[in-house]
Amino acid sequence: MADITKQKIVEQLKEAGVSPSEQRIAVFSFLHHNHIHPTADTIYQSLSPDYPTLSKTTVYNTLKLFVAKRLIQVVAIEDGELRFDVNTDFHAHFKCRECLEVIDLFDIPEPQCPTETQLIAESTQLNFYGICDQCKGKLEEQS
Amino acid sequence: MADITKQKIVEQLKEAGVSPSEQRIAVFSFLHHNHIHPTADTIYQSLSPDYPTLSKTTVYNTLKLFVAKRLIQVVAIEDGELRFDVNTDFHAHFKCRECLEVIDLFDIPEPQCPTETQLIAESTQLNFYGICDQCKGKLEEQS
DNA sequence: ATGTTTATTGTAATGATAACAAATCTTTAA
DNA sequence: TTAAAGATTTGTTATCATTACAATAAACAT
Repeated sequence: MADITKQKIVEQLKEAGVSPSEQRIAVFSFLHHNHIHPTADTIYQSLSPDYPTLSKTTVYNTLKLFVAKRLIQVVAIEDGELRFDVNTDFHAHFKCRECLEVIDLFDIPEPQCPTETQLIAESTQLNFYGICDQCKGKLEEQS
Repeated sequence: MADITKQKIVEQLKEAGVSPSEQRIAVFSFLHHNHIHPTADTIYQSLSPDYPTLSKTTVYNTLKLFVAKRLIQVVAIEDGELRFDVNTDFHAHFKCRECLEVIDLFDIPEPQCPTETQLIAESTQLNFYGICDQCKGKLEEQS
């Protein structure tokens, strides 16, 4: 997971019916190599140096396409910033209110929508909000 | 819960250390009587006829204050629209992708953040996305 | 009453995303 | 090979929710 070849990236895109343009490869690669749940802007800022002609609109279009093709997942953990995750399997997230980082939590079972409700859940998001150990330490130091 | 007197509203505000102005009473009342997880705009639009001088900024300020005083809860279920809930106890939400309504699910236990992670969760949001029974029926009719 | 704090208001600024149309690249078929 | 058609990218502009800010108004305390 940590390292994935460009070949694999291209393969995955093709399998999903997405023609592998330079830009799309770049965005998908970035997501594969940086499991930081980046926003569209973070992706754009990070790729810009290597792809000077890249446009922000392309990043938005590409991410929307990837989501539609189920190549990636939206993480709606905070209003006003859509984040993206290459791991489309269910897992929970924790957002630290100090460092603002989003941490993966893989060991929590997926909660199920009660069947009596007649609601058909297609996806599930479980988000925790709080403070991480590091930041808690720093805050206690200060006071 | 369905019906709450103005007196109770005023009491609750005072208890939380919020001086009960007309506008604050109106917003808190609206939330108490309309468990629809409204956005700031919905609240503003709904109250405007009765409070013609009400400003949108006041609605935003008031909601922010209520959240800070833990009188209400933010429901971050979709990017670009903050929703608000007078029920501050944990419960899950279901958003239908057709009618866009947000439905409460009270019977799901609150998932716990594993203690090994050293993360201290202060709040938890569990959101399901899918289609409700009514909308599913309508869609099937059409095809 | 008068000065001080608090709340409300309207306008303007911000920032993320989407719409749109023009430009470029790719593919297809003659 | 080349020209048309289709897909992709780009830059600009528009939109929409939210916030910042400064001025007004109301409530409170001396």
